[in-house]
Amino acid sequence: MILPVHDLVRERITATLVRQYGLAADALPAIVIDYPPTRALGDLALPVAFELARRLRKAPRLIAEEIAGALGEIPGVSRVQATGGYLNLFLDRKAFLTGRLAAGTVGVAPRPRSQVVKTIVEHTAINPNKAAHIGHLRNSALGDTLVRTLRFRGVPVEVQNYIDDTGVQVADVVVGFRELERQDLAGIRAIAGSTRFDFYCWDLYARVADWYEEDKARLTTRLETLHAIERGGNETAEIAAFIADRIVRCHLKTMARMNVDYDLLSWEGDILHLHFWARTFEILKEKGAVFLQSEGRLAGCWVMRIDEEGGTADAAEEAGEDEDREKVIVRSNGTVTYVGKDMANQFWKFGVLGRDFHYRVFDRREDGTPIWATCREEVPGTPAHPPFGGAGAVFNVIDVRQSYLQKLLKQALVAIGHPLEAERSVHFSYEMVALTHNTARQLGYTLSDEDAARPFVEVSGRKGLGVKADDLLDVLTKKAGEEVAKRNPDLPPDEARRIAEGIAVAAVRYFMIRFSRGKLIAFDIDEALNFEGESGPYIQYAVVRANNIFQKLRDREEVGEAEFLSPLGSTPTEELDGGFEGHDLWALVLEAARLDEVAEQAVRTLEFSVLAKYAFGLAQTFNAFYHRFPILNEPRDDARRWRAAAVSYFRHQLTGALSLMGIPVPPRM
RNA sequence: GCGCCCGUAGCUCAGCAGGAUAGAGCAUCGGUUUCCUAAACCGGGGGUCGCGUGUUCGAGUCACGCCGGGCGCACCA
Repeated sequence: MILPVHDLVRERITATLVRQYGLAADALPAIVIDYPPTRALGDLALPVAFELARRLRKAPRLIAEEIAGALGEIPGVSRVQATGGYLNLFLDRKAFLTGRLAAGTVGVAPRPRSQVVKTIVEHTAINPNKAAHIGHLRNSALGDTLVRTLRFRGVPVEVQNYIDDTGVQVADVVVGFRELERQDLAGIRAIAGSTRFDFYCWDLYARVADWYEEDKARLTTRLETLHAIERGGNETAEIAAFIADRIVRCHLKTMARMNVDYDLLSWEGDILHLHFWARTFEILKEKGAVFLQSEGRLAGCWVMRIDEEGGTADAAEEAGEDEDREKVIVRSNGTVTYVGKDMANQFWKFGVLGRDFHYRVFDRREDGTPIWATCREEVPGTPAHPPFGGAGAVFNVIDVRQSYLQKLLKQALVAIGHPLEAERSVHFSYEMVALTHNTARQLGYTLSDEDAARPFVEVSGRKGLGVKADDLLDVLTKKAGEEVAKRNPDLPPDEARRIAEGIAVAAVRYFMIRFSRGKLIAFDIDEALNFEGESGPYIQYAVVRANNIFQKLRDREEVGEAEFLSPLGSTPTEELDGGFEGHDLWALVLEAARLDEVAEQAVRTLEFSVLAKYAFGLAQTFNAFYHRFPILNEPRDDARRWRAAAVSYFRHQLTGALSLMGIPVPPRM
């Protein structure tokens, strides 16, 4: 953990600048802390002297030297050196490493200034009408990593998965069962009980799309079905409810394979039946956030005015584009649009709706703890539930195409007098997952000319084109299983299987996190199957090797880790100080210490590729170290003890980095 | 038309709040295993950071303008 050191250094530098140059503490430039290119130059680099050169009318070199001279002792810092204008600090290596080891598994100190408001993260939110695909995996991998990293930073998080059980996608599958397959509820139940239901619906959904395509008049069936579902109290609604329930259970199983979990499933149908929308509409009207348009093409609709940043209202009026700046919330036929329902949900999340759901236990995890779901009325015998909703901050993990609507949610919050909530209403957006030409062909898809002209092929549920999440995990698990069996022929099959599953999770989750979220991923099955180089399994392998050293230490020398490391206080430090063969050992320790800094940066910038790259880079650093510096076979006692200490800290930190990404560490690989 | 995102090695991508010599993986060429797991390690070749102007002691990073590509701007969800 390096951030406490950063904080202390910043504090001391600030105090020194105030004292030395009479500068006001609040008028100082931000104190940037970097890392020098090599450990020989130092451990922390501060370019603050460059920043002050103009103001103090002095050469940076001189300022750096003055600060170095005036800084005085800083606990944990052994030496300060001005180099070419930089202020370079050297840490007390022994104190640092023994201190980190003593801190043990605690490590999760929330920063004092981090806001500890209750935070809701909504992610996954797959239409409950067919199997999850790789695009959904990007959503849940990003969302779950956000959740884990926030919790690591000490933020209390509630994870929600929104279920759109009353939308057209569910209606389409209902249409498929009724019109194409002539099934009633009993028949559908039988199918659900005897097939991979989410896979079955995947194919059926594609067939329904074709069926509509053949005769557009058939779309009226969809509309009628949708209305019947919204009304409730009929068999159509019962069928829809059954399908949604079953598919959601499939999705939860798929996500559990990925180590993705939820606190609450919030159902759109409940929002409607509990009249959250009616209440939302009242609030919007009271606050004047919506109005009834009386003329033009939107006559008869309740609309919200849209503030466009970067353009003035005058300019819009001059251009005669007034109507383009209004978003329909309630249609002229009185029904609410998707945005309206989303507003109701968002208001509830922030606790500004003045209503709440009832709750039921939807399912139980392996450990017996309940997964909660919203419901319409009290269910007798339900145990006490945690307080849901009422958050101070909300992250909605949704792809970038929803940016416009997410912006409207923020504006609605402002419009009803909640600017603070609007500010803390964050759209955590990301680009889509497409397929490479190669992978699309492998799936048996023939490329159209239009497809061939582009560098990738878009996933399409309507065409049934895509890689199902479970299929992908199965293929990866099989491949990993072969590799495990090859390397560990003595392993019992079920244990090999468990290990393979963990490797598959690492492969997928790392792949989904490693790219910037604003980057479109062209998914390639062959690339995903590669466990070498920059991959999740590579990182796992590094930890497994590190763990193996301590395992061997126990097996061969019958000495435990703690016992082996206990004499460090009186062990000569030449090895640690770089006196024997350079600074590689210390470099590993310092890099391992940066986990908290990287987690902080990831949350601040909402960019989790930095976490992935950090973990990979740290694994690389270790692998190189492992190759060069033997531990069990090292004859010099002091050298092997310090090396073991570094590896101990390293594995603790990299295990932590992996756990932020939801990736387990296998016992063997 | 307006808004947002992307453009860095042959390919796929990192590059943090501007900071020391622009990095990784893949591909390619060459090397390493009586030694804690070769899912590893070491080395070679490969760059006008889309173009231009500006700000700065310093720009891949910031600002503005272009060029190229993607997405969004429904009484769909």
